[in-house]
Amino acid sequence: MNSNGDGMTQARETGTLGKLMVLLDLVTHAAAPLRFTDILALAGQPRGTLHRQLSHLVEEGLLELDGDGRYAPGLRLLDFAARSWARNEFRMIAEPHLADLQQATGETVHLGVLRGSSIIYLDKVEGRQPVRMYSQIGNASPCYCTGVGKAALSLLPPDRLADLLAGLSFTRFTASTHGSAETLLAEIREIADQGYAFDREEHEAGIRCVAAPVWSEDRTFIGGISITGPAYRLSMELLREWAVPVQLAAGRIMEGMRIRLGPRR
Amino acid sequence: MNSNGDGMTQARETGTLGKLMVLLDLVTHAAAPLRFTDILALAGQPRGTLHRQLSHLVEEGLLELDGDGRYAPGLRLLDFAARSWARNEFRMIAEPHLADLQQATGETVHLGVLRGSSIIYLDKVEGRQPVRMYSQIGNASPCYCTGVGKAALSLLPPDRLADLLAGLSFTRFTASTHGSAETLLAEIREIADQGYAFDREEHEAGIRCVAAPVWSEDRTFIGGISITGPAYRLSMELLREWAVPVQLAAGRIMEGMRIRLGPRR
DNA sequence: AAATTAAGTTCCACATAATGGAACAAAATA
DNA sequence: TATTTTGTTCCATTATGTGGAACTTAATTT
Repeated sequence: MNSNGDGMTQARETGTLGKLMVLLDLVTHAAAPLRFTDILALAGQPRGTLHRQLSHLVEEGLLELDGDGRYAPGLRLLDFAARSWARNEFRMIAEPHLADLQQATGETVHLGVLRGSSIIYLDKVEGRQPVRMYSQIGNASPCYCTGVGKAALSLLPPDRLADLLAGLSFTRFTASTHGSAETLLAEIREIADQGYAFDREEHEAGIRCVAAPVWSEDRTFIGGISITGPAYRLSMELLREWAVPVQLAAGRIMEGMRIRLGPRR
Repeated sequence: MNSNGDGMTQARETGTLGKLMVLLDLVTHAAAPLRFTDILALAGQPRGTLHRQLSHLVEEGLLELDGDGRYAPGLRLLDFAARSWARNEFRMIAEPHLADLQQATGETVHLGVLRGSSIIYLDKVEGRQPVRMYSQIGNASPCYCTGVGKAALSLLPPDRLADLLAGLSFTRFTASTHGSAETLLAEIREIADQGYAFDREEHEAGIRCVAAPVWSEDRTFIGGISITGPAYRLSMELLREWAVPVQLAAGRIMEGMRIRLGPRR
């Protein structure tokens, strides 16, 4: 039973691939490399079956087995991801606009898209410091407590939104995290009206952001961009001012998509 | 444990997973998103079979199908990779030492490991500029024309080295790229003696590096660290001087592994 | 607009690959 | 040494993937 709270796995768990992906998820979500027996307990598969499944994953480089018999995520995943990221058109088009926004505000800018009920961050532009790469990029965060997430939700048609909300389990990360679908839905309606969203320290205490929705024409990407920073530097008043440049940048990204990809037939 | 003598566990291309991985490789390696028919030609599978295979990959989020029927790498790969990277012990231990080396030299520092006959870069520390993330990290480069690659090869026992060299095809990226196993082998012997390797513009014209080998005790990670930069700034003389700090940093990383992970049983 | 071709999807008898219980082997622990 | 725990192999059974063909839809040509 897949009990991960992020709900991003709407994939079927039957079929050879499905079962293997559950295992891969299990191992990559673990805090530390797992022993065979640990996985056995978590996966609830017969010993023989599990052993073969893991062997296959190791053979393909999706998992790695160290000298102590501990299974860790395989580095082949990095290679796949690097290409997935480098060639992503949405990200490429957004890139210069993210940089502009970073320059204009001096704060960190994110680009994220909705996948299942998670936001996956596609890019991050920070100011000064030698950034720890991969940090944030690729990370999946809940949609109900991030600026980008709520901006994305405001783009969904009512029925899809309802379906998604029904499947959420609300983990309270801070005192201001939404605790129910009702309050969240109310805020999403508001966001749909005004065209921008805030994160009022809902995911991480002391961190705020303003976000605007972004989408591709074929709706393959539904997500948003945001300016994020520490609460002591980003008053709610300042964030309200920044709603304008964020929305403008979002608009420019979407225009870039139209030009680049041509009109829909 | 995997008891095959050849050491280098190359992925088999049979079995459900194996076939799917071939497809995933195909799509992620393509310069642009592929249509069904393009993949059909490349994969040489029957139409029905291919269609179902692709559907499964899409269902699992490993591929994505846009509105135009083009298949692109799925963003779920990013999520997997982000965790794979963030939790990698080798990388975590090496991190501060890479930063020190970057500080000391002012040039870019890389950490890479050998997987098959490729070097996969696990980390990169640059100076100033807002680094384009993922750039380099996760990328797979040939072992025979990179400093880290040749340093890694110098760690292999003769038989494994011979096997690996036998399987290589030498693409000449620049005028100084090794063109045969013979000259490469000679240099690797030299590297094994002196404990450091150079890249004399062998992968990219105008780019040089010094590298030193690094390995984990259980040999799960065989790789190296390097200082890389433009040839006009990094004379061969300067690189020879830097061989010392690179080797020292490599030593500290390996010491860190011993302390962190404890002595081997 | 109709005809023609190509592209993409579904179906189902068949073959292959995964399953899982049990036996076996190897470490760890008593 | 005996005993338990952990990891690996085996093989009859069965679930799953296979692939040719029929079918549907979209694009191109006449």
